[in-house]
Amino acid sequence: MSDYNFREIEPKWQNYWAENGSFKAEDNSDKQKYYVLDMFPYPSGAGLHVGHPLGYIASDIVSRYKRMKGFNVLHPMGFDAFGLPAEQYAVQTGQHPAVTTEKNIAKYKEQLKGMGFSFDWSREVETCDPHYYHWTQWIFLRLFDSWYDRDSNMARPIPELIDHFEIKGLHNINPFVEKEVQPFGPEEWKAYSANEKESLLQNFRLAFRSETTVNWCPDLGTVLANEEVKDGFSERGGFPVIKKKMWQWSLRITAYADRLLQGLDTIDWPEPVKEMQRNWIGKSFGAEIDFSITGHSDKSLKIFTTRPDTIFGATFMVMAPEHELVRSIVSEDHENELDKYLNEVEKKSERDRISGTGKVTGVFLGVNAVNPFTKVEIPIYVSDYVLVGYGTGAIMAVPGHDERDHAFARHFGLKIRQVVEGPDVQEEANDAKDAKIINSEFISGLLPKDAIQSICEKVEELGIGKATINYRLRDAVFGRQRYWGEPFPIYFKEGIPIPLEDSDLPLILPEIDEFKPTQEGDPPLGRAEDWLFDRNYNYELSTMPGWAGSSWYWFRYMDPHNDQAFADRDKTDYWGQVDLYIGGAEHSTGHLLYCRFWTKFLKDLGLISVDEPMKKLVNQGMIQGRSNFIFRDNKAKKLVSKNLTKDFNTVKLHVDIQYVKNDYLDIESFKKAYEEYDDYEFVLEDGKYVCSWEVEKMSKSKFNVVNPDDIIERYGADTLRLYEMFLGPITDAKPWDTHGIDGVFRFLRKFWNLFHYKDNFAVKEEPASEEENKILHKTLKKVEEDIERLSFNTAISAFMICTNELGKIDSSKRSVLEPLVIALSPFAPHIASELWQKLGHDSDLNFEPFPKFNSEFLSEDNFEYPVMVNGKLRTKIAFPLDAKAENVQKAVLENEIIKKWLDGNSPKKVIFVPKKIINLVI
RNA sequence: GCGGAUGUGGCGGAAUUGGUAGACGCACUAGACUUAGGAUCUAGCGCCUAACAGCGUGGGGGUUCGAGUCCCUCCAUCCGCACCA
Repeated sequence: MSDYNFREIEPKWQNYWAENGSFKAEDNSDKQKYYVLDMFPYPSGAGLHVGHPLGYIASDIVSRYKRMKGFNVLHPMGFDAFGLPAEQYAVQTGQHPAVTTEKNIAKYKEQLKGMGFSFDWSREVETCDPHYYHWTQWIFLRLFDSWYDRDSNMARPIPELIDHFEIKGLHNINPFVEKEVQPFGPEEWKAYSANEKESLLQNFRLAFRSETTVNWCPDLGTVLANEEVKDGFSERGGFPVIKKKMWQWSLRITAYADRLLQGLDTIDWPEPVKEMQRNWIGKSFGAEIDFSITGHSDKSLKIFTTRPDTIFGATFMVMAPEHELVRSIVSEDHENELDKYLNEVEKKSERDRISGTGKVTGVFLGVNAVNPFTKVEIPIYVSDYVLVGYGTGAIMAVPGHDERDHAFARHFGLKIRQVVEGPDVQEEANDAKDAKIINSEFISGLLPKDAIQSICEKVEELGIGKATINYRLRDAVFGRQRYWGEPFPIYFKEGIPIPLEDSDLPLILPEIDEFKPTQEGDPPLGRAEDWLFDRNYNYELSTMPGWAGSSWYWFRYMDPHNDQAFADRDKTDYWGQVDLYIGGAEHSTGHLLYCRFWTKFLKDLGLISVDEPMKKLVNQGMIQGRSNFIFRDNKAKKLVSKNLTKDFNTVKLHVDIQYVKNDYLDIESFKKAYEEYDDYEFVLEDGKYVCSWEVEKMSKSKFNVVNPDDIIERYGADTLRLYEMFLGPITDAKPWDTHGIDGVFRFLRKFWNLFHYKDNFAVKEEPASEEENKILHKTLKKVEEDIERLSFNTAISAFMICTNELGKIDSSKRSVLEPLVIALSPFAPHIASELWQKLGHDSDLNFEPFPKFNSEFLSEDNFEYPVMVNGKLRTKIAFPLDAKAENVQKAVLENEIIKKWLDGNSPKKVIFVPKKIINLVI
């Protein structure tokens, strides 16, 4: 029997594809385009593990399939190469991040090539390449040079805004701002200094500097975006994060909040991802209302509430500690107490704040506000349960109908007033939204929905507020105090940030001696000598975050070598949206939100024509590790097999999975590897040592990491590809379990053997039989349908069934095997190409049309109907497909077996579902 | 606490529109072949049963001739958010 020698076949075809540029996509083609994209990886030092390729295999199957279906397929790959780990490694070892990154990329590419992916490597991008980040910087400059026009609902160039200011000032125009800017006239504008003009413009620019409270991570020495902080610790490294006020670059993503929300309805993304983005954006409807402050006629306290209908129950006010009005309204005799409290709050780390959730803290300011509806004076407090970043940073507290306000009121002994029908609220708050309003003058008796509208109208009439929409989404902090990232194309002249000219791009990341902050605490770029514009002006010292380069990279693949533009408009128009995007769900509120934001922005500037970057998104599930354990006796030198441990007193220890096969320990190689167990006794069951197992995260410390290279070495890339797909639906998380990989390998060998007899290639030329055609076309139909719905595991099952059936009847006809080879090639391209060649073809299998199934071979003249009595299967009877119901009924009733089950009864009802079932109801 | 998802044999999973539950693979059992191998082939393999019958898709209830699939309710697991007014 001829061997299926994957070790020879696989490199042969990988080289062939590389030499022939088989997978180069054309930019101008009459064919319909199809764009299949993987989330490009961050090249870490550890190399790929078996979890990485899962999505890549799926996208590769689709790419190869679509090519065979006649599409012009763009299937690129690149590297998200700026980022923290390379820099942390540099801090430890002094190795330049560029060097380690390059090394890691080389390793990744080698591994990826070994899996036979059909990437168009001529389009590779690396975000740390100046030819690439040139355009990241260029897009940043466009953001810097844009404002958001609420009237046309799109971004526009800043010069337009300045022109308007020159003529009309800040009137008759509706730019997006976070905090209201005092209107001014054209004369005032002209009178402003350059510095004043610029700080005013910072309110409108989509990339801007502001002094805000940020997540500061002392151990990483940088600020982090909200998305990079998990439970008060940094996502990378797990270091504590504190709040700190700093001057920072941010992107005004909040301007796009509503469009980001609306756009979700137009894309085919997994519902959980959409839901996460909806929650992250957090749109809520409510009202802003001004409360006058006793003794401060010049000031009022603006609050946001989603329950203006409960305003008659507002018995006190609470401001966030960071609220700008706090210090100016506090009464003299409460200043000390306030200082003490603010100090305490400031010292709290993010972690403390979270763990303190539920604890009531706060302080009275010594002043009152006036409830505009009850006219009652109510005290103003400061407490950190009110967040400065949400709404207006101040609330009206309605303790009767909000849990947190209730807890606060109880703690400070404040009045609780019931204004919604329901149980008494003195003991517990009632936040029901479906009961009538009470004790509230003109809105009493209304339901909240109507009461809210009524209050909003009244408030507007009184000129003390309006109905508003509020978002949870915050602007994205865009600066990082790091070295290994894109430099900002910005320098400072008398404190004013000045953008570089486009012709001065790219601004190349300078060399520095050490990858640490300077003595003065400046970011590492402060070490760069002559890091000055025009030898005079300091460049910005922070760099862009990791997600800058990944927020637009799929456009670059469309035109990767362009040095005149980030991508040619004709090309971005041709390729349009990404048709299928595959990657992990962990990017739901980070990358996947930012890339939608940048796309909408680029569309506004007329640089591209699509409003959403990715039409369809699929999240591949994580591959978890499967750890094995051995049991060591506490006293004697014994290792005990799993099911015998109850007779011993043992400890459970991780054992490296490379010494375990199908949960049996390979004692010999284990002893060789662990000398300390050399003189141990092995307590066996049935002559074998059985290990226990658990599903855990794949990690070195758990000795459960599976390296794809090892699998390829042992079984070949085609088996690895098939097996990862066979493991289950791509969207499910699942443990890597080497059990079963033999089954897939066996299938490939059986498939190979269909073409061989003894040592020779032996395919018969005679025409296929009816039976063979049935098997073939059934398989083709199933495979095509399964690929279309991305159900690869079931498609592979279909191939296995087909191979078994053909094997059983000893079939090896060309007319059957040829279409099967073509259909298999997206899954197992190496073996398919080899067999294709052996069949005598010198054409490129990759562009062979995908075989069409012929339904003639699938139609049956007779269908064997399951016949049920009262829903229980009793027998099967075959009928012609076009049999008439009454004939069927007659025949069924005369059937001996059915007669027996009917037991003399005549059925009340006979249900006859063509091609499905016959059911008799007694 | 809020939001979302998922629960099917010893295991991974299949059942695409309400129509024979458990395809395919692993593991296991028996047999065949044999230069003993972690190879190949054949058969079996949800539970209970000698067999017929009966039971069975996390639990309980409902709609239906018929429910893994639809509805209600409870439970468990996973993920995300978490003082968002």
